[in-house]
Amino acid sequence: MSEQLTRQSVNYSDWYNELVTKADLAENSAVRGCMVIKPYGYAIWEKMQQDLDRRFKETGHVNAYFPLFIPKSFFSKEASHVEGFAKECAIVTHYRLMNDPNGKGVIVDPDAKLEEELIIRPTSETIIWNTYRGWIQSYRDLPLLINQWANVVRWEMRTRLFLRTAEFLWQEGHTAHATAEEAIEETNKMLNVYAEFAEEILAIPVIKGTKTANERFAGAIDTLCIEAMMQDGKALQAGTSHFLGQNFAKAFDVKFTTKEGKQDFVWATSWGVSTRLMGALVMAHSDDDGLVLPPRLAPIQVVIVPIYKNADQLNTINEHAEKIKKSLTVKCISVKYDNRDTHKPGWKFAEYELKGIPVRIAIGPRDIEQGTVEVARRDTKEKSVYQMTDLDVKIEHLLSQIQENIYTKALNFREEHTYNADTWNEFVDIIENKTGFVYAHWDGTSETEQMIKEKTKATIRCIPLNNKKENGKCILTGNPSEQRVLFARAY
RNA sequence: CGGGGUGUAGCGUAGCCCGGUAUCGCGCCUGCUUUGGGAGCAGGAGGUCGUAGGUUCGAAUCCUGCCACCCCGACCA
Repeated sequence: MSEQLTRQSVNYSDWYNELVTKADLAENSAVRGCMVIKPYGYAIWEKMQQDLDRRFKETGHVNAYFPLFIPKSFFSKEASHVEGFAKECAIVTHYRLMNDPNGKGVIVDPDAKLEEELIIRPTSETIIWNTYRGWIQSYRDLPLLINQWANVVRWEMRTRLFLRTAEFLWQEGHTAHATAEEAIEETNKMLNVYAEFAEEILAIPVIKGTKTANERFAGAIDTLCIEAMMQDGKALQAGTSHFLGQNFAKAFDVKFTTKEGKQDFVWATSWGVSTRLMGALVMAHSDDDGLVLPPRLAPIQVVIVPIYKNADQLNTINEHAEKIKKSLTVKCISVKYDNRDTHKPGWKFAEYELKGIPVRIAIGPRDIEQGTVEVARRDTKEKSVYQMTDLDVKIEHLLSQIQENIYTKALNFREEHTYNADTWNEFVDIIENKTGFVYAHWDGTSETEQMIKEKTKATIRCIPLNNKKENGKCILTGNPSEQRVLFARAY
């Protein structure tokens, strides 16, 4: 991968192949760009879901489910929202098929046209706010803190496995509050949930910040995000949290009676992360031998591989392995003992490395004699011989070391590829030749931002939260600026 | 939708310029030997060469149309 890195174009398709495959949808080019998530990939997504869901519950949220179909009329109610999504919608126009009168398969029955077309949700704000109107009457009904796990469809012009598929899985939180302050607090709170999840579980360091007007969510007052650096120095938006103001409440007429008996529109937030996180995971940690999964996310944390010459040896090893497996399972470590006879040890080693299993334990006759096992860690590829005594404790410790090491490695990489630029030439040089994050002064206008994007393909990823104030001059226009913002090329 | 490229076995490919019935590797199946880093040997199965038409005694190869996919750009979580 190092060679590929210098070319600034990393090909992750081999690693992706362990997790997903492009959907094989025959000749229909219109549905290209959907993905099949393979069992191993889905297991990772489930781990993410479980951990995020726990965090949502801990912050007072509950799950619900809303329809896949959104009547077209709902969509037009919030002006900037339509504008943002109109270009990438899949639309249902008919509800029935019939046999082709010419005998060529089936055709859409022209008599079965829907009176009102249905949009397949690209996001659920509209249908959810239309529903909330009936749920919210009084300040006593607030706050309403709901999350939905769902699939959404966005008809992107160009798709890219994991990062931009036509259909993707995600969660979307939609909350309603009595005051702006409370909604803003919620927006920040959920951004922090995402940031902690990314750093603690995915072992991906992120930068929290605010999007500029150009990059803001369609219909939001303010969009917060977490931005991560991939191993090719490009940025990936890993999660967003929006303060929607009263935009959707006004569009869908969601009013409530305040304590004082007055009518007011409610304040809204929405926030989401998607299967894109799996792309982030791959691109942040993988190496030439395949995936590298942080232990806290790995569906299998430890794999045990027996090495044997005959059935007798295997029987003995089986006993030992089962004991080890049990002792680790008690410690809540997920273990797979792979004593299949259909593959050789070398094959298994390579296979589990490709899958990113954090720790591998190998047991052979030599180990049985000496009361040892061979332990190999995926992150550093280091192998060492461990005494059997207290193996469970040692492995537990090793797993947390690996978790920390993967995070530190990613953090160091980001620090090494983060720069300050004070002049235009310096800025262009870094973006073009070094690749990475660049902190630079910007005059605060959309025009300048747009021009920088056209010239360098770099965008403002965010204005970091709690950003240090510092007087300077915009790198492009030389106009006064009061802070540096984060620039990078992004996925 | 613009600019480039590619379609040959489950996957990756050679052959195409210069027409003669398809090469190699991985994978798969069988047998024996193997098993501490993707095993070895022997044998075997598997292909309407994207598609439709044209030129020709003969087309994977030359010509034309169509289709699909990939990369770059606009869009985007």
